[in-house]
Amino acid sequence: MESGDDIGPAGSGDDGLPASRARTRARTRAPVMSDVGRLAGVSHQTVSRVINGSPHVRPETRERVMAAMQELGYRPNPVARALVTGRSKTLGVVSFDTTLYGPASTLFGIERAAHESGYFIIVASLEALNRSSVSDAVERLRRQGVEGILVIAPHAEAGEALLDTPFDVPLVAAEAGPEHGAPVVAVDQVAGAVNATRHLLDLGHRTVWHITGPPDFIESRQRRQGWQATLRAAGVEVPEPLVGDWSPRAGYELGRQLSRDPEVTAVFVANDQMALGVLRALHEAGRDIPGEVSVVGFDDIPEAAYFQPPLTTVRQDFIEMGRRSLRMLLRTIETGRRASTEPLVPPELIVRGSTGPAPAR
Amino acid sequence: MESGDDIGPAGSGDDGLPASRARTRARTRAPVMSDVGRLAGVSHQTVSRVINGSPHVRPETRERVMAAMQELGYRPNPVARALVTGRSKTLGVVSFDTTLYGPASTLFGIERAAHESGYFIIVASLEALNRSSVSDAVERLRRQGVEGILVIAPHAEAGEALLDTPFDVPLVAAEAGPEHGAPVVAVDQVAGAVNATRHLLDLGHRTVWHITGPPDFIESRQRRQGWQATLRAAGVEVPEPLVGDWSPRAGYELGRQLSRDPEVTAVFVANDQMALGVLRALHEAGRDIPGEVSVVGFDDIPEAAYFQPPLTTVRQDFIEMGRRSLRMLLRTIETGRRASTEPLVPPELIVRGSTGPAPAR
DNA sequence: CACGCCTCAGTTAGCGCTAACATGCCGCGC
DNA sequence: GCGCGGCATGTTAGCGCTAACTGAGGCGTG
Repeated sequence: MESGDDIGPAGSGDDGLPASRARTRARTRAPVMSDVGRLAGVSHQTVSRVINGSPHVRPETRERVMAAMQELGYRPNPVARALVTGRSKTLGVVSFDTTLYGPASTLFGIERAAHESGYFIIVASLEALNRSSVSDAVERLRRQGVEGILVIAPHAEAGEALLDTPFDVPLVAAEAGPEHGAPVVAVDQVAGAVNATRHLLDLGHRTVWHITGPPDFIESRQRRQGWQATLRAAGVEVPEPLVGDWSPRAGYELGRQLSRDPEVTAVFVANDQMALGVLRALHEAGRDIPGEVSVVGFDDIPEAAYFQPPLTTVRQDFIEMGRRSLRMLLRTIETGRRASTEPLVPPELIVRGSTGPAPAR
Repeated sequence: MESGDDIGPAGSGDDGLPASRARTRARTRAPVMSDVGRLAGVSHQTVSRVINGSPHVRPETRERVMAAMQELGYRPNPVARALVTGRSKTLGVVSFDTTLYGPASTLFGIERAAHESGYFIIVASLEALNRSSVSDAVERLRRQGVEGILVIAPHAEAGEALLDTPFDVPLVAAEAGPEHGAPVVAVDQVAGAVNATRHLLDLGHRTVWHITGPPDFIESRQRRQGWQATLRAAGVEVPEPLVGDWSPRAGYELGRQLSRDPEVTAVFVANDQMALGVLRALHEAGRDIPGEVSVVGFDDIPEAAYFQPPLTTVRQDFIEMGRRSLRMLLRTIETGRRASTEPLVPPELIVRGSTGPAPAR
């Protein structure tokens, strides 16, 4: 791009050539199509043809137009184009707390994929996780004229909110339960929990305790379900699960409870942050990991490999999730009808140092 | 144009009542201002007045118009409005790796603040951290018609790229060094490093070792500078700093090096993730924390309080950073000229269990 | 009672672009 | 020689909205 240098504040001199106009008008009005046309000696429509790559333009004319655009530092006005074509080339993403690793990574994957497809992403983050705030965000994005909406909705109520969602806007949900109106892209939480639990049982543990996330998160429910099903299938006792809130603090508090019970030799924690708290509580209680107690987390946050001991956990490929959901949204936009739900993305068990054979009794 | 109802596949019958059209056209063309006007028995301009809260509308008329909007499910077309007003109510954010806690939180703060001010945020994340990719992202956002741009630019080269940036778009840099063309909002990294280092010296440590971030990050440089200046001022030896890359892995590797040197009793690590690696390395080497070695991190990520031991660190208020930079950008847009750089946001030392008095020698 | 002025509404003219049609020109076949 | 079709371009008409003017009616003022 050559235009970089003709916009700066320094270019004051008038060297007589029309080229200097780009400089002097720096803070004037931006050039429009007909300005380009005038300079190139063609109509604005021909300029439009050049921009949109119409085949019916003589190469020579095309050259002249390009030169004129260059000279004026012309850039097409996307708003005007969007008005007439009805396509804004923007997509909306509704997300809760993009500070967390999961949503942040998903958003990142979405953005990357969108960029590759020539779309822009408008984010609307939620103040609170409830039905009306989701509908609200969706509504705001529609008002803004997005072509489609992606909802990162790990929360049950958020998922329900999608039912209120008007059908005239393409919409895809990521990380939501399968029970709602919109097509869903998600990681197979149940499978992840099954793998984690099975891993612990395979190590010889009599049964596996569980710390869940907040009950209104779909992921919490599904992980719990996978854990419970696995224990049932194995015909072992299903201990009462402890309910956390995803925070390391909750993990710590609940970990202290568990550490008092000598029966507890294996814990499946619903996310890595809580698992961190559990590790700490067990450590403080003098319980050896994995000698006396084994711990499995969920997510595989970048820190997990450096916990003490390194955390065995279930990896979710959030970036891939983002890409997939974007692809699905684009498909929905193109075909004009809601796509069906995609196959679940399989998670992967990453075995590290926080799990080991059950202690001899 | 009356063509609204001859577009849909279903709209064949003429049912006479305008009211019922709202239903039948559900999946047809979206209603526009004149549809509302017609239904309410006023001109489209009066509808516009109602929407924009003009005082010169009789309450009764206003009522009728509102009712008509309601009935048709009318929503104003933001694109058309943007075209005529020249204001898109969107801002662009350029950011590198929004997967990391810092940028993610800053983005979150920005988005919140933008929402409060009635703006939307378009994100453009960077593939790579270099000059051209930043200019590129800025360019893309301009093309999209944003009113202003916020660059989260912790990287030196990214900061330099701002120099290439055209002056005709309001632009604010967050987390950048002060040396560039754009106004900057940032946390006082030097002060943070000084506090951390001073804290360790005050505990009686002879000197303080340092693990830096990648040298091309401004934050790395400033933290290193604050650390070095403090040691110099105290008249103590300045050990050669070790260079990391922000990752826990790097912290671990470098921590292992440090753990071999019995002289090392205090380490200031440039971020919490690397500090985690250091804790682990020291632990494996059998060095007691904080008995034998004290460790201080930087950032205060949510996990830090649950490391073993809980990490003493320097807290940066990323959300506040986001808010401030957004405020500054809006000011720039309103006043039409680039604001001057804001005073630095002071960080806060959070003392936890990873630091203690120097061991007796 | 004429005049000015305010209130409330309507009419008109774009914003910058694309889509659809119109036009002039060329070469071709009969 | 003349019509005909395709190419390269111009002209016109909007997209849905706001801004700016226009106009009708009501009311206070000298």
